[in-house]
Amino acid sequence: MAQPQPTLAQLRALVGVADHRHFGRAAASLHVSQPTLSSAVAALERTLGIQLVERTTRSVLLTPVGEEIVRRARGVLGALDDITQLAVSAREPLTGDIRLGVIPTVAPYLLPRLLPSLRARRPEARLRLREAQTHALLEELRGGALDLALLALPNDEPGVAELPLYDEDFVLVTPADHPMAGGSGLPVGALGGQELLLLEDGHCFRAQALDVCREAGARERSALRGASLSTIVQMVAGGLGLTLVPAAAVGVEVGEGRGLATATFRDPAPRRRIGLAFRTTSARVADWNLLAAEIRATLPVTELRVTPVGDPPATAIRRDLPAVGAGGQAGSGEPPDEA
Amino acid sequence: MAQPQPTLAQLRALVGVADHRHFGRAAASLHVSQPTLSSAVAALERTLGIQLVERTTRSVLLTPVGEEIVRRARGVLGALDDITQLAVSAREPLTGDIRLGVIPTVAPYLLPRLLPSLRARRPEARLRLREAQTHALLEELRGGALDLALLALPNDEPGVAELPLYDEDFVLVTPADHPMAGGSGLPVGALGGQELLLLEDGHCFRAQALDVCREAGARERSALRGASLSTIVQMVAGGLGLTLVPAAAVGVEVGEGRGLATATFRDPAPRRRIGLAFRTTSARVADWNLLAAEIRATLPVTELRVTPVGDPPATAIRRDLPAVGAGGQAGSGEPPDEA
DNA sequence: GTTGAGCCATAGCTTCAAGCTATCAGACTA
DNA sequence: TAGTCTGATAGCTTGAAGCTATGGCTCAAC
Repeated sequence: MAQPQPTLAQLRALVGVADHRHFGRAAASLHVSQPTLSSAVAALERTLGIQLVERTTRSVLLTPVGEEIVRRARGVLGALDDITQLAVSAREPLTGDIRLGVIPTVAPYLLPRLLPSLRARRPEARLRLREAQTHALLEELRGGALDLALLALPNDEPGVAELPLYDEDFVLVTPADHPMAGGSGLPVGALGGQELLLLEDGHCFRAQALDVCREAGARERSALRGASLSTIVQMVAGGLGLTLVPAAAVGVEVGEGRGLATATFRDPAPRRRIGLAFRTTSARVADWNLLAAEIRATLPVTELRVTPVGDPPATAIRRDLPAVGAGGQAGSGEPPDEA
Repeated sequence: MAQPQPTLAQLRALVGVADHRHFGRAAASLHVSQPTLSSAVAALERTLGIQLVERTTRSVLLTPVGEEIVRRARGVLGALDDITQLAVSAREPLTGDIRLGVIPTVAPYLLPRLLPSLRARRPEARLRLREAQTHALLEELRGGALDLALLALPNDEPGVAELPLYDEDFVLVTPADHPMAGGSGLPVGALGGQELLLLEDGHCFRAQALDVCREAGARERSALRGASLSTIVQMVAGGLGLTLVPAAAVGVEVGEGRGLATATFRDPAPRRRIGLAFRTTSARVADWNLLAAEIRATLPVTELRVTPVGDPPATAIRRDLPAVGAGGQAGSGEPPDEA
């Protein structure tokens, strides 16, 4: 007995064939000769004792079991890459490409501070930025197109871990001559009966602001939905209504001499938590913790109502299953077939 | 450049060292010489560029990164085992050891039919049985001590997939001379004001029966909690009260001449669904589907109120992530990359 | 302080698995 | 029917990974 186990080279060969459906091209992409690849696949089939690939000279197909094994083989090879990646990031912390997605109600207020600071303190880190709404970011995160997402927590996305960065209060923006202008310690109920200008559908901050409206008994002025906070704030300046913005946006959006004023709420003020999200399987948790620290260090602390939070040790983020495989193959309605 | 990737042998070596904290014994357990193992670990550290193991002649410790890499290496090797297992079960369906856990309110009524039938029709399958309550079974399932659990659905356990087998109505058991004896089409509300005998804490059927009590306005006779359905039914025979049992238990527990009678409820009667649970990563989904078919085939169909259900194709059980690596890169369909 | 035991690392040899080139055999096309 | 494309096979070559032998270190016992 003592069946030999599949080799990594064999798994790579199989995955290559699955990707290209062509032995010659698969061999080229793996930088081996075609006979080598051919015999690797054959050897894998021999050690597993089952046929994985149906070959004719005209086409290459995978058997159903073959498909399933390809899926698992991808998992194995990916996990191996992760090990290498983990070592790299342990060796050279916070270096290399970091594909970071940021939601639109955070990006314009955080990035102008973060980017120069990071370039100065961590020149080896190269941020690849992408701005999109939460659902798109989480999608890309899970699919592997992003390494990290900077968004509002919590999201309760399976397979995604979160690292809190800061809380920011919601601040009321009014025209300068509004009765509430400059107020502080407002009860949320003071919004009762007001009409608020909100963001378009899809922005998570819209949903958060709507929650406040519901609690306060305010309504949305739904004929005027803004594509960005900037737009909305300009509408406020134009006297079209009031709005809420997250505290970190105040410095940029509500400057002097624009005919705008703010008002803050009584504690506990409505607020949201902003943080980083990443795959639980990510090999770079240590990096993400470092980056989180960098981000916290660049927060506009002069801005009241922005409160750094967290810094739970990286080890707190743990998955409990090795995962990988799973899944049935196909076509198993087969009745009890007797021998 | 072109860093070599870790080898499977290197990963096995590292895991062995982590397990034994001793190079010599680890080498023995892997059936290689100590120098071989030593150089394998050294080679792994060289390719990863980081120290994984702290050796003195007196003790062997893992560095923190080493611990994490061991964890991932275990995942890789486990996934590889799963691939082999998948092949075995594709080659020889439903053979080998099957570690099956069963809840106490199902085991005595299903197993006496299942075991002989399975021995006759699938002599190659060896069931290793364990009887325990749901929470213990799920625990062992996730930990890998069980392959399968037969219990009430749904459980909503992350990482655990479920395969429905049958629904069974709850049946009222009364003394033979009780006014409700022999009744059928009872509304659940007919239990209003009655006192029911129930199982001890921890049995899922206790919770299910309590739900019925709540709906019907009945109470539990909490001074008398039974350790098993048999005990409770005997208490009913002794005139101590009424109880509910799942339909599959009726044939065994409520025979002729024991001074007992049953009454059934009006449709939709209170019922529960029984099914199989297994890790989503299980390599033997095809086997579990076959076994499910075997179980359905041995159901007491003569018993009214037991209804086979399901047989959703195994392909219905799918996770949407490759997991493990999930990694950004990992065999993403790179187009034929030429030099 | 010396010596022996236990442990991991190193050196050097050996071997076989995995790679390569060259070629074959089948299938479709022109 | 000849040509072209495909994957499989044959036979050679090589280096990675295994082994034995040995070295060097640390600790404990006397």
